[in-house]
Amino acid sequence: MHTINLQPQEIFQALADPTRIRIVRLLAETGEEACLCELVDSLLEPQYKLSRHVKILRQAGLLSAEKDGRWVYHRLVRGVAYLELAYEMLRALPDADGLFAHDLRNFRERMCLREGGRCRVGIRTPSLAVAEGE
Amino acid sequence: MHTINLQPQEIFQALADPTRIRIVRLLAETGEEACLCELVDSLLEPQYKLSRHVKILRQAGLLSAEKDGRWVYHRLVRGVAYLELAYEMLRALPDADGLFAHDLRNFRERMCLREGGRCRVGIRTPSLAVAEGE
DNA sequence: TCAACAGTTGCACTATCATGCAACCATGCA
DNA sequence: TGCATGGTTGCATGATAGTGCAACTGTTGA
Repeated sequence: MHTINLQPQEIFQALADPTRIRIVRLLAETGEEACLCELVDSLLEPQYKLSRHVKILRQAGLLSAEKDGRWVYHRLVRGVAYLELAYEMLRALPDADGLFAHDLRNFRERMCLREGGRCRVGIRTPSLAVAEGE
Repeated sequence: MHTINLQPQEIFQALADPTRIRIVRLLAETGEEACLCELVDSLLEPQYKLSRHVKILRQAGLLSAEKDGRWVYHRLVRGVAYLELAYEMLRALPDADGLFAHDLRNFRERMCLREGGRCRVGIRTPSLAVAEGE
């Protein structure tokens, strides 16, 4: 585990960004793991942006990553008491503007494209795919 | 309640600072309310610094303040599900360097100076009192 | 009425952070 | 071997945040 000498505020710093909250909340709510392109199609944010945010969450000890061919799967780090409470807290947050409900809908729909539990397609949102401008 | 239209990340932003974590953790662990000078003598940080941090926590909906003469008492906002989980999380955090244990010791000792449940003395730490340089 | 004191805040400075762009790395397949 | 593709990262930029200093407000008590 790379959670060697983590300061308390680093966990909160990691969650002090709307995009990162959306990522963790999605994984906490569904209990799933997700590759980057699945997150891109769920949150509708550019790949490089989510890649960076996922990295920050990993460095903060909230996520772990597993590479499988071209795809990298991200999942929550489980079994740490205060982290489990953080996930529980995220699930208890209000969703006033309905943004999270929207993310969740996109995510579940995107997960239907899996084959044998693995992601087999790339970014499906045209405007976010490479060399594309709507 | 001034928690009208608070975005999720604002709670985490409020806790994304070591000093603010120390404040909330102290109040969550003891269940007490505290005036600013009691916090100064517990955390050994300058008054203006804690004043600002307390303000940020108030604006984030984590603390409420009640003025009583020259003193202002700060306490946790209770009864909000996700906030209670945040307090629980803070209490579950490790205290590797023993800083929080130190804060807690100072705080309990300082609370002994209360008379009738009210703070009746100012800042007792010489180096942090006004017009003083150790 | 005035001084002492708990607490707040404007200003300046520095450091950190989120983002877009573009180049890059790494893997699988033809 | 070359290309398409999932994912990462260096750089420049604009925005935000934490801090110290010093001036300030508001309340109490002599």
